[in-house]
Amino acid sequence: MDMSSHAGTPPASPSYLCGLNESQADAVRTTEGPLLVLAGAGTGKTRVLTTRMAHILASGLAQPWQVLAVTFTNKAAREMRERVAALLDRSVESWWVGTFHATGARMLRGHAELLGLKPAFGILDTDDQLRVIKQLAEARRIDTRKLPPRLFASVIQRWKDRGLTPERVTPAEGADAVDGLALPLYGDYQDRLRALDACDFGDLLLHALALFRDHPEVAERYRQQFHYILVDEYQDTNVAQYLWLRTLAQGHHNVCCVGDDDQSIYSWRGAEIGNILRFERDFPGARIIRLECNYRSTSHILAAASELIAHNRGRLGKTLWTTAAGGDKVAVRATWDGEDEARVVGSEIEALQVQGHPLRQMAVLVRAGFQTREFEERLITIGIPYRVIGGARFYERQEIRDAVAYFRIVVRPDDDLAFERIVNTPKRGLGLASLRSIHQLARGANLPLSAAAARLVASDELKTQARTALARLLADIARWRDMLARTAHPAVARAILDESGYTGMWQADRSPEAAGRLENLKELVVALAEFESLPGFLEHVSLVMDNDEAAGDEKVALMTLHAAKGLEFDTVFLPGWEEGIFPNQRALDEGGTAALEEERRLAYVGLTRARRRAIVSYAASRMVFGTWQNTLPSRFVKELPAANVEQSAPTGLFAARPFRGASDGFARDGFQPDASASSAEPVRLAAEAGGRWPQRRPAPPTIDGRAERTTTRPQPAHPFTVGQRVFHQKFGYGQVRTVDGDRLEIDFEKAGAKTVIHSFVAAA
DNA sequence: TCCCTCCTTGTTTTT
DNA sequence: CAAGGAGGGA
Repeated sequence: MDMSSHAGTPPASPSYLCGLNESQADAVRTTEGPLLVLAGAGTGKTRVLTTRMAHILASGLAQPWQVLAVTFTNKAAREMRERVAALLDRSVESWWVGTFHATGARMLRGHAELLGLKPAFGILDTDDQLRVIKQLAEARRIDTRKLPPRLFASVIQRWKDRGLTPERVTPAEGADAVDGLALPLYGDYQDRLRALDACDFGDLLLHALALFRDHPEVAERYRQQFHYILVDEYQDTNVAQYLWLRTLAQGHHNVCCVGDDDQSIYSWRGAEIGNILRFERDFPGARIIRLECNYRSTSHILAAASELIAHNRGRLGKTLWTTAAGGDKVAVRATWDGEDEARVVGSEIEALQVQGHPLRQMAVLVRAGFQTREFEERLITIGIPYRVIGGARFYERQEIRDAVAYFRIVVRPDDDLAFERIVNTPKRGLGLASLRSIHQLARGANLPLSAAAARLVASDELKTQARTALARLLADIARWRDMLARTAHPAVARAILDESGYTGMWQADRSPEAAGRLENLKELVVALAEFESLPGFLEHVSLVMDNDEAAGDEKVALMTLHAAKGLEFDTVFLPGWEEGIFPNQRALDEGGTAALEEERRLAYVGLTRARRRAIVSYAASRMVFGTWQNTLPSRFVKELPAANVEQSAPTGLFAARPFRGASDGFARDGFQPDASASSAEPVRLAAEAGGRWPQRRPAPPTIDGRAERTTTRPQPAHPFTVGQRVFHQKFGYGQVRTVDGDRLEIDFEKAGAKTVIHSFVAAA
């Protein structure tokens, strides 16, 4: 960089400040002392963060290793590195830019011995955690049917989120949690993790805190090292992360936190909105800079979102504004039921596509994962490509975990969890009985499972069949380990998967998912090749392997509102705005007002994802867990300002008029007959209406028109004929019943009769 | 040891 | 309704 300067006196306006607005530039330039940047949705938060970092480095205030920047996701960390690197035009090796967890792990690896760990300690994922907890719970004779491991896992996780080791949980709280069983189990769990030489995700921070507390000289060293600290998404930090940051920022207090209290949507996993609300008290002399100029959404969308979020009490408050006047109002659509809603959304997507809007600029954002299903089915039917974002992440899938467990046991012979996972996968006749013997010996002789297994093979403890199978597995593992020393690791990986019979297991599997799983295994081997060694790969896999569902190609995105945070689209569909679904009933029951406010923030996040169009919808009745329920429009619908909203409903369904400000019972407001009825009988009207919405609805015009159009479309060339056996990614195997242009009616073996577009099926 | 059937239980999710 | 877990029977 050509802007030379003395530390502390950067040039008045270096080039990278160009194009920043007043407050953005202020946030970049205010390098000394605690700073909270309250960045509303779409106000250029990432740009400020990256420019600020570039500024600190370019003006010589600090060297790269003296700046600590933490994020929550690998994606955010990667983006930060790339953007700063681009601004500075230099490489980013050895920078301290990473997630809280990755940074914690890095610190722990450097001082593992102080904590009784080895530097190469393992990192457990959620699945491993649950297995361990289940074993320990059973050892304590806890009925894991009535008290499932997940319950204990979440209690323990919450304690870790708050920076509490077992000794620091107060007896009163311990006695309260899960009949007093959780606290002793927490102790067992931590002991077991040590024995396994492993950490779970929470430990990466918890142990770092212990390290700072018990070894002040280490904390001091880091404090000396990091002259500047930057934190992204501060509203999502938990207590442990807060304590960690405070420790590191002690002394210079050059800590810059960027966040938005209105987008705090993770309290249920320990995020403490109080951290951001308390910032000024926690860091005396702190400055707060608000970024309020929104560069994303049109004025109607912004006004609607702002008005909605203004219903929350616990917030710092911001006034977002935009210069982009005009645009469409927020659309609110009443529909008959879930199917109708999916149809309405589908037609709207089609219409936009016809007008030339790219599919990749459209998203359907739902409250809960299962809600994507109806939209998927509709989009498949009308032949619109889509992508479901979120779901099971790549490395969380069963086949990937199994494969990784094989790699782990080959690399680390004493990895008990990995051994347990693969010992009878694929089935090789090693059941509970054999496993119990192995465990017994391992515990008695204090051996890792694989060593215990080896001893057992040399004895007559096991039945011949089990002994042969186990001997073979151990020999295989030894051979693969040997092979690793001489052969390229992707080849070894392939050999492991083939020779263990794991690939064969899926090849023999006739279920619809098997093909996808084999694909994933191939992908895994490809990913593997990008690392220099198998251990190198394993180091990364637990912490930094996200599934890049690259938003490149032409597909509509389907995801939860949570998954949508940080993203933006031209058009955003927000279906399912009904009481009970959104706001979610269970959240309300458990969390009261605080939970309602979080649900409202979620609605705010949803609306502010939209650049040009936001389409909210709700259904009058919906199938919930197998039964039909009449539903009421979400209170959030009513909280949208009438001036920025345009609503519509199909004829026959009462138009929603949730905007008249009467506060007693949005039910009446929501579903009042359009012009005829007075507001005299709210309760009865709602009840009556509830009973009156017919399950059979008028034939939707769009469908008929569409069906006619398709028959007149030129017959596309495709190879499918009646009676043919075909395979569908989602529905599995089936037989073609009728062919109508590009539409095939297929009897699926598992999914029943469906009409699908030919391009979604393959000959079986 | 494995497979099938019955029963329960249904948010949000990164690392 | 649908999936996943547990327990019983072969």
